Amino acid sequence: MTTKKNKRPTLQHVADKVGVTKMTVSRYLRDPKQVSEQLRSVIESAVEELGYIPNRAPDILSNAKSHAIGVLVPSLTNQVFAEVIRGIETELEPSGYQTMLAHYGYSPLAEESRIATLLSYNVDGLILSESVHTERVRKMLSVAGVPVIEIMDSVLPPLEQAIGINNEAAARDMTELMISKGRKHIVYLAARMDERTQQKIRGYEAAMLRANLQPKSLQTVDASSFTMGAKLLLDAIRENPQTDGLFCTNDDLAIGALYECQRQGIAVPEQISIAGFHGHDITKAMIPRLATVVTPREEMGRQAAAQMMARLNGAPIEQKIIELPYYLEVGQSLGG
Amino acid sequence: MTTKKNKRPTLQHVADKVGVTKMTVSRYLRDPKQVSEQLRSVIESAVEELGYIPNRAPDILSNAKSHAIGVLVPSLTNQVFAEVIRGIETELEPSGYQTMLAHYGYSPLAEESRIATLLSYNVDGLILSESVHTERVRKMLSVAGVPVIEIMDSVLPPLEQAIGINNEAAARDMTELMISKGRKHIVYLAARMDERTQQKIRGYEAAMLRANLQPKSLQTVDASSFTMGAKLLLDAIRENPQTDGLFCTNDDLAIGALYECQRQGIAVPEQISIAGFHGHDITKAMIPRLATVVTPREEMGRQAAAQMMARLNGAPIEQKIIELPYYLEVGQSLGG
DNA sequence: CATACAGTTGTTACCGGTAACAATTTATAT
DNA sequence: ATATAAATTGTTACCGGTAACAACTGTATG
Repeated sequence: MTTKKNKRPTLQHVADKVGVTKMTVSRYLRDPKQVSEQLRSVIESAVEELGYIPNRAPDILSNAKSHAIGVLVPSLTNQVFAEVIRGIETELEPSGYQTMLAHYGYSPLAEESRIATLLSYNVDGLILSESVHTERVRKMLSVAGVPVIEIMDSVLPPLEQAIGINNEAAARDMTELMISKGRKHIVYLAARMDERTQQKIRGYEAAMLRANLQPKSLQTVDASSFTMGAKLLLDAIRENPQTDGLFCTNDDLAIGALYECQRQGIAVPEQISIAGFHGHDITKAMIPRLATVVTPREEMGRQAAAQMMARLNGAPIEQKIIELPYYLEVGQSLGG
Repeated sequence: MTTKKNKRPTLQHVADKVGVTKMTVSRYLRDPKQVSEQLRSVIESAVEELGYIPNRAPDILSNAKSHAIGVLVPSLTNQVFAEVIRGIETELEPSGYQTMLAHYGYSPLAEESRIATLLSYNVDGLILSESVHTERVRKMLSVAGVPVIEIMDSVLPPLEQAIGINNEAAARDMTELMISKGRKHIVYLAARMDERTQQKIRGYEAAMLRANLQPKSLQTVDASSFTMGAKLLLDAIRENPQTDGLFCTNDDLAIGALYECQRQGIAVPEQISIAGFHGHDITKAMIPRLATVVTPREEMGRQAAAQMMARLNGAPIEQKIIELPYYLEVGQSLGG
């Protein structure tokens, strides 16, 4: 019975079938108790038979509530953000909120355009992974008037509210740990230079300088990967054969570097100690276990979503910055 | 100048400021040439000053075009789907289409509910990662009348169109390769039992039986992880100390198993050979390099998106099933 | 100079829900 | 029985874009 131009059924179709107005059907769908008992089953079966699918557009149009939260991450293939997103969705789902996901490849202009798109779909709130934004973004967000929560960083002043960690302190702590184990020529390996990487480098440099050691960082514009870690390691020992420690801006680089050491016959941790950042599962499984700064990625997502829910329910911002704890996983790649 | 109840500006606000009707502003925004030259700059500056953000809801409401594609994946933390999504977005972005992402944790009922949600937002098309669906899902999709493309599998009959690989053949090929290298007690390690895993197991069993070998698979209901790979390996050798090969349903399990072998002093590949599935970057970096079935994950996403675009532009389905090639990466973990 | 025509702007109606209010029926109290 | 309240259903209007059409300008053409 599928004629070709059968567009999807509306409340009106259901109502016609039952012989009531669409308002009655609408009431039944949002709260069956508002409709007389004998109507309930009739409406139910009409809905069933027609395969009625609700349509949010009219409601969004009339009261600008979409029950969707826009989530912006720089990259989806970066495991860090996959876990953040899982945290967000875990928390959002019971409230019936949908996430609209977009990514911007670490480009501020792409972020701008994604935010515009998400706002044009009337998201009720935005969770951003960046702490630095273009002027247009600031303007758009202020005009849009939806709650905005920034994640990943707990240091820079937030637009409204931030949930993150202190990247600089974390990097400083790990560097100090490496230094305390006797390393003197620690090189920092970085890939893409986003704000958080720069914060980490500052922490690393502070620790090195305080110990009267010479900081040195190697970086590339490309995305981080295992291969890139291998390449950066080779660069590091070529430029400075004395290198006895590598602090990598994330676990991927660290793992790539570690494997390359093994391939080159460089003993880890005896000759070179290695540390990563974030504490992904694999760091615990590999041999030697990788030292890493463990960050609360999923928790960050959950708390961001929880704060978002609170604010959508009218709660005021209680804490502009929520700083989450990190910890150092010593692993086996740092040596004695 | 921000009074509290200033809702975000509409076309009408811009029009009032300029002294024209909103229709004129609407025309300017979609094609400036439709408006007289002297008005253009005036409208532009009014748009700029008010920070006008377009609103898709009314348009979606009146002609059901959202320029959004719903994408459903079982898991976001699974690297496989992260790459598929990247492929989809890469292809969709230039066309100005937005992706709405949702995941369902491998549960058919959750898939059902996510599809309903995405349809209620009026997505113009759906890309699904599953080939088996509930009856309600079939009904909803037929009623909704939007293009549906299924990915990951190229064997089961698609709802409309599928783009995937032949999992069974891929698993059979790899098993045969392992057998050809002299292994006789190959165990299949599986985690969550989805349709694709079952296809792979069938391929593995077919190859084993054809070689007069006894197939044996170990599985768990939990999600796959490095840790789970380690656990399953221990189970395998406990249940059958003769085990001389492991074919794992994905790279994570394989890597976890491989590390655990090293930890247990089991030589890979001499004592036990190991193969994974999908061919993630790390398989090329690790030592020994992991043998794996390399699947075209990003390409699958790209082609799915390209087919979606074609169909939204009115093209007919030219090929119901597009089967993409896989290949075997021998690595170093299979031995001679 | 009338007619045609392109260029520009305005008017009207519509999409499909739901809030707000009105109308009607049914139940309860006095 | 009558008034009053509660339960149920109906009516109207609105959200903010844009398609379709109308209206009006100025210019070109025979």
